[in-house]
Amino acid sequence: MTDERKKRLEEATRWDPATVEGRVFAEWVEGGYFHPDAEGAGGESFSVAIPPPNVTGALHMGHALNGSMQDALVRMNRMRGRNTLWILGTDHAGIATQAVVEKELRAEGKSRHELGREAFVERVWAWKEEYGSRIVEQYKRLGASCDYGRERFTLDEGYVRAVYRVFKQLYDKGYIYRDNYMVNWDPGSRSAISDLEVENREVEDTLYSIDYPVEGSDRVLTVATVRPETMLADTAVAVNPNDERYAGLVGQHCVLPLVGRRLPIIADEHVDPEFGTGALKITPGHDPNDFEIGRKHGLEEIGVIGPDGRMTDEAGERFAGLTAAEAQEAVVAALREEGRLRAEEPYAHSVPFSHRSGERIEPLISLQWFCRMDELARPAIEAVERDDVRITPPQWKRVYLDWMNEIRPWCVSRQLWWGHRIPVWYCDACEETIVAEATPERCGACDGPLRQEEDVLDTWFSSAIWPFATLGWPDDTPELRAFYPTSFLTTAREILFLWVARMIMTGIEFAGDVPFRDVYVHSVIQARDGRRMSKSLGTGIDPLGEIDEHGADALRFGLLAMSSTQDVRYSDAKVQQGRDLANKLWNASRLILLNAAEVEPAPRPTCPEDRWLLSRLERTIGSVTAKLESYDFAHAATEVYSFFWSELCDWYLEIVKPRLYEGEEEVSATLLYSLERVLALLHPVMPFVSEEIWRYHPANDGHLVVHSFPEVDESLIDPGAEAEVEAGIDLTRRLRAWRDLVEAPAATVLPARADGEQQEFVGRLARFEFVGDGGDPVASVGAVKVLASAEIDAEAVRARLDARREELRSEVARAEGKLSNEKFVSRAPAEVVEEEREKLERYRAELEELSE
RNA sequence: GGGCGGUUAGCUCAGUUGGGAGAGCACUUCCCUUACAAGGAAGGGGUCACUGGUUCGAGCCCAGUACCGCCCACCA
Repeated sequence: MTDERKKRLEEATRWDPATVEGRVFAEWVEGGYFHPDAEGAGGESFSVAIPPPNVTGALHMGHALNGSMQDALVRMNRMRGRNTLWILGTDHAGIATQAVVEKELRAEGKSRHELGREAFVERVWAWKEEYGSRIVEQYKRLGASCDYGRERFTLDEGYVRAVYRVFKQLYDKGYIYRDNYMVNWDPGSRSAISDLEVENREVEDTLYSIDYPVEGSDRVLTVATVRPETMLADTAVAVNPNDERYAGLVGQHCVLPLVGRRLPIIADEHVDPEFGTGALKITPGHDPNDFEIGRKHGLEEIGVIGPDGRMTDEAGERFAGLTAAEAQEAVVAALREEGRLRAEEPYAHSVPFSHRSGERIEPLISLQWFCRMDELARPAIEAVERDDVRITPPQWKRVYLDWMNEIRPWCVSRQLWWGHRIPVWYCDACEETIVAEATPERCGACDGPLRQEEDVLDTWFSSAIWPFATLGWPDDTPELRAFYPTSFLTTAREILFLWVARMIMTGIEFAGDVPFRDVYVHSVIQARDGRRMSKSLGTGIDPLGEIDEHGADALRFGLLAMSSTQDVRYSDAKVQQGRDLANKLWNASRLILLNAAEVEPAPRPTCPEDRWLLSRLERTIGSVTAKLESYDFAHAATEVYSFFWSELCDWYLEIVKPRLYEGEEEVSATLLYSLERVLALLHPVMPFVSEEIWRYHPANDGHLVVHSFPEVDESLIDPGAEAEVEAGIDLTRRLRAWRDLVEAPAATVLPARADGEQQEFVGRLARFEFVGDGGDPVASVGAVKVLASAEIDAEAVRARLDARREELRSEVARAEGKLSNEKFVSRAPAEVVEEEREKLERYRAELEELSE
């Protein structure tokens, strides 16, 4: 080591992530380690497609956790020598991005309509160019080893080609069609949204009971509704076919109050005779159930609420132009005036809201593009059933299958400007519809001018093809051959259907294979108080703030360590544990690197302690590796922590310090060897600190990021040494505890006599000096007799002995009780009984010894 | 209305196939000993949500209850 480096190591008594992380990351990128050549076939390489963050997004804890997991596996596999690619890119996020730019415009007093479509889309692109790379920069802070040289965007040129190809093929197969259908209309974004973007919330509403007079009689049918304004679009009243109360009325008509329209009274199974009066108003234009019933019975579909959330002319001139809420008031008032309002009562029920805009969904019928899903779903179901795609934890497999088996058509059109404009052209002259991958010039049938569909595709339509579109599909690229299918996907469970299921379907359909072999559904990190982390609640914790404060390694370790179950609260303590580990690693490394003799790192054990450490290290490598491979990040992280901290630092380093200070070659070699393996093992979880320490390691021949990942060396596993040294550790602990109990001064070395040979470190670490014969034993600790000395308080010793005897008596009683239970002795396995007998003997022996 | 997960120390969480309840943080005592005070040593602290069952033996298996959290669902 150069003097300059040595000086730096000597002076830096703390790990300081802020001064190191940026430099180390730049070295990785410059080294090209994240940018593999597209070579070989899919099975040999290791690849992961990042769940593309929204361009509007900022890195949140979900990204940070997901990124930490992906990076751990990506780095591990890269170190194992596999050709490794972590595909990076961002999602154009139709509604979210359009909303951001529209908000900017509003602040300037403008609207997108004033700008016009072309100028608006240009404006969004400008926004994307300026801010769209922010989240990518934030992933770098985390240390994510993505291929920053192959960044993709779901609206870049090649990607658009892929989307259009997919749309065209689905259309040609007859899966994609256009229809007037009930959709979830989001008045906030003024667009239809899919079922999956709807969130049901419990709402307190009023349930109104309204009398509908039966035509030609003085009877009334009382119907109940929470949306009285929609009655203006009623086209029937339904009763249950088995409801005797209304048997005679089916086929007759009601008269719709306020409007005067004649409504047929129909019978339908859907109506629950137990609810309310058992009569249901049917509004096919504004209620999904009524829509189904309406189609079944061939009812007229009337729309009284428009895309702007206001009443249309169809609602009649009294109500047209009012918002739905205003119309509700007006309708109720009018009904009351006419004496048609029978009852009003509070009513709690769940109501759909837009996940995007937060506004209440307005179900209405509109002309939209749909994609039929059942044909696509079938092979995607089989793939998961056969475990061609394995889902972890396994309970999500059934959730996936249940949903897929009930899959419904997907509304893929959105009434937005930002996104993939649907590749459909209409000829007004001859009413021809053309679906094409590239813009056609003229109508093929009549040579008339063409007009492109105004709507864009649901953002998830393009996300659905992410794993292969990013690799160059539909072209047969080297990347596609080398890296498809990808190796695994980690995801939040909330997008299992929205995204994961759709990728499996399109992967099989278009890329000819599942998009990934493994899906790991990771934890949801909640706020410290157990609430959801969300921007609107103000409960979010900024990962970048945590990185600034504690370092990326600390955050990565903390997140992995806390993510053991499906819901976990954010734990500052775990991040601190990570920070402390990084610091401990740094300092333990300083001790080793500054004191080791100049030798080749190698296992050169000369005593049981050395063999113990090496054995424990190998076991830890095996166990941690297995846990990483099975996505058990939490236990992998805590296990490497506890090995390093307790066994390597607290015990081994303390044990070998004298040998290390003397410059003993064997222990130096063993320590350097162990350190190298620990750094490599830890690198996937804590890349920065491990890489930085590696710079100072004498065996350094390049960056740790591409160092080989340790594999278990079975020849170093030594159960005998483990048992021996663990006994010594146990004795040391008991001696220390004894000292504390009798309040012996910390610094004094106490005299003692040992039965037989004791390991050297026991006396040293417990501060006992083993003398020969003579002396007056005052206590026994294991095989050690503590001898009387001036520093020991005789009274404290006596009290200690009394307490110990008490403990032993109760243990003896417990064991005796168990062993005198005939059923235990006869039915428990022999080794369990034997173990109990041994314990009893031990306790009796110690008790006898103390009673002398 | 269905389904899934959770309930273990003051806090956040572990707990393998059933065989004397663990970690980190916090707390108490001692120690600035030449890697690290973001450190070291020792210690206190638990009716494993509740009820019943299976078993020689249950935090763990079974049945049920309560509370918390998620997901799915067309009852006005």
